Amino acid sequence: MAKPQSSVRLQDVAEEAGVSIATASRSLSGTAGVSESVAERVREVAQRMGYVVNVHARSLAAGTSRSVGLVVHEIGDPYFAEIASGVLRVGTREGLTVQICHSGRDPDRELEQIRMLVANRVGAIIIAGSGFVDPALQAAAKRDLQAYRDQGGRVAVIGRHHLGVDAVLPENVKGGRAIADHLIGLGHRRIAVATGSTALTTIADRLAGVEEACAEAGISFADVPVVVAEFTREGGKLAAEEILRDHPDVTAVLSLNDDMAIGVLSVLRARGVAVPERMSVSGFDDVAVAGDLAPSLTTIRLPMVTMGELALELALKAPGNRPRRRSAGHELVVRDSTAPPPA
Amino acid sequence: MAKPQSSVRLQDVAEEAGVSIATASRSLSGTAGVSESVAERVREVAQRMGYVVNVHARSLAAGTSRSVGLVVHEIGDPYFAEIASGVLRVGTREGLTVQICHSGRDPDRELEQIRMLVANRVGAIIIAGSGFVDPALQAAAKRDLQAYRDQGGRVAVIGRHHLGVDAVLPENVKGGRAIADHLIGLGHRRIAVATGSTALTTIADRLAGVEEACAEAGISFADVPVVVAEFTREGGKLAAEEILRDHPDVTAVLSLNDDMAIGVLSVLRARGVAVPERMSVSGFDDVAVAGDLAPSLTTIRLPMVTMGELALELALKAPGNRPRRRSAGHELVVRDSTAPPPA
DNA sequence: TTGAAAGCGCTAACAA
DNA sequence: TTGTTAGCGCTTTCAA
Repeated sequence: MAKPQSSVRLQDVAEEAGVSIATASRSLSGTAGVSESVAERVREVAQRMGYVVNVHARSLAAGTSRSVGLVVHEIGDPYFAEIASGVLRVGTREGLTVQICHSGRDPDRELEQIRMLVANRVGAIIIAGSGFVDPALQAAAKRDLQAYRDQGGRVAVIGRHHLGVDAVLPENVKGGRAIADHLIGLGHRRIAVATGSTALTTIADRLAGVEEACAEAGISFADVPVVVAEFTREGGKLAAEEILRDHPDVTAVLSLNDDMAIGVLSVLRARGVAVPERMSVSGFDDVAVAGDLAPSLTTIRLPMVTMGELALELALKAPGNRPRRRSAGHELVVRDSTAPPPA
Repeated sequence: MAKPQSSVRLQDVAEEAGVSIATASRSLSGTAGVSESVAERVREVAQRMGYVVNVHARSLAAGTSRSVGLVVHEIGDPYFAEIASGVLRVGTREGLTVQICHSGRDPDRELEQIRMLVANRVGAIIIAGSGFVDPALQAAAKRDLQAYRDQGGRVAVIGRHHLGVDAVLPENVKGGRAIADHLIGLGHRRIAVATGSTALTTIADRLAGVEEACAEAGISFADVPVVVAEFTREGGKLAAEEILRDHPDVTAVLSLNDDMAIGVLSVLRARGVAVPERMSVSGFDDVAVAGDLAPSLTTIRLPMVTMGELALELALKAPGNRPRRRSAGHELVVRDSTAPPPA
């Protein structure tokens, strides 16, 4: 791609300003030890000549880089888009470039993207995609990240990973418990769960919370239909159809993310199943649109933007001896999609 | 940030493999002129030693870089998130790193981000945020981009800009006309428009389409209430309240993006105004959730993901003599939020 | 087919 | 406070 022909170099600026290249460098990078008058003049000349530092040259010489990498499953997914927004916010504030890559929920792709970021010598890597329940799937990534950290790279993850690094932990278990408690508290006993692949820790944890709540309420979890589909709107639709067909006595669908819940709502509406009168529906995440659906969605709010901000801040902080953990909190948001079961 | 201590260098690989650094370089970057047996051995050694090329060194030496920059208003906005998804898709396919930055609908911030990307010597820059009606606002950006292109950089924009570069053009005017035609065709005569700042070309164009349609239908555009607010859900709420208060005879709210329409729907629902029986509501963009709202939203579909893909493909193509334009198409999607006005 | 060596543009010792 | 200079790790002539 681009073959940046000779543009203005530091050399040229230095000559034009009548100073050495070192002085020019200091003036422009704001290093101390240059008289203000000279620095001022150099900056002026640079500006006039349209000088733009070559980040590659700088990074190579200085051995440091002002950039970070962010790995998400899919940036088009609002959950990750909001996390990215948080990361970008802090990044901009700190004058960092942010490289974003897709892993597509595929460990191999994830590894590939991590290698790419390492090759780019980013200063930090944030992994926002969910971890996998099976540690073996990310073993290679773990090795690479360890090597990266040994060389001074910073790493932070969002969610539960087996990567041994700083982490921002969404309260998936607590949230799962809270939303299940909410439904149970309303009087529901026949609850179905709509979920994505339980190979992901995010999902496994949410499900574990639900199971805990059921156990406490004396509901046998073995009898709770857990319908697995894509963790998307489309998956939610399929799950809803399966639930209506195979479990007609169910009075509440507990969906493990908002996206699936939206799909569930859509099918119920199409089938003329009244929400929440006949069927309650709940989500998880509280994506921006959740409050504006009809009926508005009862869900667990996860502070995605904040999680993104926290993750980058964590990564930027001097590394400690042991992995740090930041809990991101959660909040049960009760809206119109849940109510007591029909009498 | 990260101070990558001596990691494995090409040098080390070369020594270990017993070849010169030049041969090692050729073997790893797939340049012709190395016997396959040697190349194979070098690759093996590199793999074993965990060698990762230093992109900065490579870019500096080769004068080219495998990365592109994407400027959006805000990645948390689904419109831009979907565009980004398209860009990332093509980027990944082509083995390119993608840097994403926020401009926040602010020309100064946009300029700053462009400079950052230029400093990073990205091979291409995609500007996805809307242009401004006033060319002066982007004059500085235009200069910088021109210099960037003179040095071999590629640029493509999404939307109408005064930047003189390759562009993917959403059919904003046609779309505006189509959605207005739809409402007029249903029999609406008292239509209110909910919109963001008309300083943006995206919005100005959509509005122009609406005006055309009105003119053709013999509706005096001067009598059409055009309510300006933030181009967000929140802005939609404010606009809806103003419309209900000041223009009680209106039978349809034509919102210039889906986000505002969602806010409008939310207020109407809260006020007990029946949609579409008493009031029709339309959006623009067809973000993923539009079809799953209640009532589902009649809107203009813009192929955001495709637009992102097209933009990067356009930028990657060898530059022509004159700016190229790609129309991205649009589609009127009629759903449940629009109907004939009350009798 | 291979190797030697000259940079790419910049930073950071070290000297003055 | 300023300047000189040795690299940073790689690609790419040019010569062998």
